[in-house]
Amino acid sequence: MTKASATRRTILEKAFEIIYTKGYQTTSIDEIIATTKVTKGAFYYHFKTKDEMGLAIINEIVKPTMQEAFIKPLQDAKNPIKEIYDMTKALLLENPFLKLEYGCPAGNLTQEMTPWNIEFGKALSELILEWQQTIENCIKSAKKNGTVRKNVNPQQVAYFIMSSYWGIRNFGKVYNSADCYHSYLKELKIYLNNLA
Amino acid sequence: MTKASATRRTILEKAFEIIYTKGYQTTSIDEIIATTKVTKGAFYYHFKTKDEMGLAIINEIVKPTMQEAFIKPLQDAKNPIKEIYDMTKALLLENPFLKLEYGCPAGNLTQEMTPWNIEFGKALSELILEWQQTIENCIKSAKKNGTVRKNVNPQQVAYFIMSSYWGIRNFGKVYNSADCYHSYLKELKIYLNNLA
DNA sequence: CAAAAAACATACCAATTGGTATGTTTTTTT
DNA sequence: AAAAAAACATACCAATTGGTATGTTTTTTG
Repeated sequence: MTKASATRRTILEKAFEIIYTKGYQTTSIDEIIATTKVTKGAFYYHFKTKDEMGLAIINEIVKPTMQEAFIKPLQDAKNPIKEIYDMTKALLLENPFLKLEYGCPAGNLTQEMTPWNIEFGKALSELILEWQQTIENCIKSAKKNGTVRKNVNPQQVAYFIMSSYWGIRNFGKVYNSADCYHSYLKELKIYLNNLA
Repeated sequence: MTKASATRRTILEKAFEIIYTKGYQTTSIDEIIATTKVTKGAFYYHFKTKDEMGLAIINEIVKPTMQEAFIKPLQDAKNPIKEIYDMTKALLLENPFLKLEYGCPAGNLTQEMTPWNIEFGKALSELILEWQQTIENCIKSAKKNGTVRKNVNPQQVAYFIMSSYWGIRNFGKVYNSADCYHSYLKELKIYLNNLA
């Protein structure tokens, strides 16, 4: 990695962290360059606008991280139902990247940006669609190998799992306690077992 | 209603609408007074700060509206399972107050404000707790009248229902289509029926 | 009706915002 | 090593932000 691309990378990573904790709107460029110790000139050399940086964060930070955490564990899953549960549990209780009080990065950005920024919305919906399709395929293969009933609708199940995950992260935020995660996981397990 | 309290009410209602569509941070006081045609003097006569107005919106607009839409339908429910489904369906597809592309007002505010504004977090968590307890009680009474199995855990179910609702509203936002609501509702029905 | 308080109006302000103009330094290419 | 391009640094700027100081008008009260 060249020095220049390291600078760029630093900006994206630090900016992501601030945005994850405070939101996109409330994170100013001045704050980003202060914490990264990169000057304004350098910042605007790498990114034409703040939104260009925001999109780069989605595509270069959030997307790969999500693919690692959400998608890879579900590909070629031998026991899809178990894998979905384990993944969710890992995301809620073990992933060091995600913090209880700050919710889901993709979920946060979706809620904040979607209504008024088309480009963000597009980048995020692509990312989410990928996750959705992974879960759907997971259920489909579970139907094939017999671990899930034939009359289960993969799309519906995917929506149900994903929404409940997004939602419970919001609860984690308000209550600022992992208790609700444990409750949620118990019920998720029951729900998933009922698919068999 | 006196003229003064009407002014106050107008500010709260219009401000709520803007905040619901754009978020709290991005809504400026200048924009609020422009759309309400209330002067800055009048605004700051009724509210000491922007945050005081924000809290008033939660307590005087969001809270009563939520109580009407989320809580009242579930109190003294004869068939709790059915009522929960009907309420959710009404919220997603029929409620004129809630718009597809803007998500759930309480959910939006929670996600935006909770990590950095304690007072907002407190006001919102009270509101959410009330909703949660209503659903829990609903399940409890369903257990009593035999429409729900004895081994069902009301708290877990409440979390599961509420999170999935919050989450699916986020999907409505990204995809900007009611399709996911229909899919979600079908799966919700299956889930609820499995509680019997 | 007069005084006092409540309600509203106008003009301003310091701080912060995203962004630019114009440099200097570092790296790469020839 | 010289020229050119890439990478970074500094100083600035107009617009917007939440908020205030100082009014005037309207309503209520004695």
